[in-house]
Amino acid sequence: MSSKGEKTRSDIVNSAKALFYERGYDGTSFTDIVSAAGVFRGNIYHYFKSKDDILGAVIAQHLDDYRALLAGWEAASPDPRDRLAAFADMVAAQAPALARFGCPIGSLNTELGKDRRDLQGAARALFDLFRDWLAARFGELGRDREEARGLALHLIGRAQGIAVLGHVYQDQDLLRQEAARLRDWLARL
Amino acid sequence: MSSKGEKTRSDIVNSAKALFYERGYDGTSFTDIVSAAGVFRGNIYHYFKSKDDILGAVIAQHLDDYRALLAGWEAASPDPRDRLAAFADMVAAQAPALARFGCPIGSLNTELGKDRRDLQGAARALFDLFRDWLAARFGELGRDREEARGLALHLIGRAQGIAVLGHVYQDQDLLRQEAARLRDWLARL
DNA sequence: GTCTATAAGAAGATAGAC
DNA sequence: GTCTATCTTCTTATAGAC
Repeated sequence: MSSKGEKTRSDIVNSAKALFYERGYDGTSFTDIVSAAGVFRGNIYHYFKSKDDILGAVIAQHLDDYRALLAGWEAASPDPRDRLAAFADMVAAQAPALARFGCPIGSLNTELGKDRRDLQGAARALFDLFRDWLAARFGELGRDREEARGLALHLIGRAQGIAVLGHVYQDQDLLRQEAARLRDWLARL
Repeated sequence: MSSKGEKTRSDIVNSAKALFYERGYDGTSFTDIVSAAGVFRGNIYHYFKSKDDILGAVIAQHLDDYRALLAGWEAASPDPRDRLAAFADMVAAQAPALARFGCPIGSLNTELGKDRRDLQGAARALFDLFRDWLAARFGELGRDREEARGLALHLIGRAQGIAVLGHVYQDQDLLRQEAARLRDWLARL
């Protein structure tokens, strides 16, 4: 595939990624995507065979992005406590976007889980990514496999709840207060 | 308004309430609603002026339902700890529906918060209802006004996070485990 | 690989007979 | 208040010239 084709394709994916987050999957039309990406209507079908296919590419892009984020946290400190704290700090750092649009991963799964369970199966991989990474950190803290997994899921759930709350009330301060509570809980473990 | 008209209207509202929960607001069509309610297509416009108008009635019905639920919890025990425990127990009791469709209140707010912020303002009243009721219970436990409100929001956030987690993984056991953790947290307060 | 035109269907909403 | 027929708009998707 040519370099220009690659760029057009990634323009489409990145525009769709932002729009799916801001307006939801069903709330985003092809017109929205082509306008944002600066490509022509029917042209999308040269790169993707359907809207669902675009979502698959968007999820893959999210996975790449979050893998890079996690790698950055690992590079920043070898201490598992620092790495877990980075997760809680992300909630506070993302407060503006969370208040406006909710969690990119959680809100996508919530939408797809309603009536597109086939697609939600793919989106769930984003939860799996964080669950496995967090479980590995709890393992480094001496927890056994099952307990580490339980703590990882609990931590993800806490973050999801904070994101829902902050989105419903569109309140960045609330997000930061709850993120601080989460840091405290992690510090006491 | 006649008795028959009242029944037709409430049939539409209750069908829409169930469908909006199971398929989402945008994912539910007029065809879905009239089929479930057993009324005729254009007939809906005799009772509601738009789809958004139906949602308003659905939210009002939810408010009525949850006010009755809270009144039942108050009638069951005068102890604020029992009443708070009833909230955590609801999460476990609703595990099957939560695993399939998520939280009726949370998923509705998450969907509307994306691109229908006007409607989300109305749906937020459902969060307010629980927040104020829970804050009153924490007040009964001796917490001052601001702290009681913060604890109430925290508790709602915890429940929302559990619901998202259980919905994403469609796992009733996970919902019950996390509900037990929530009960423990309440008992230690 | 780029761009225009349009098909095919589903959506919300309306008109009007009964 | 019930029921049928239809309008308009928007959606995803396709055909085909360049």
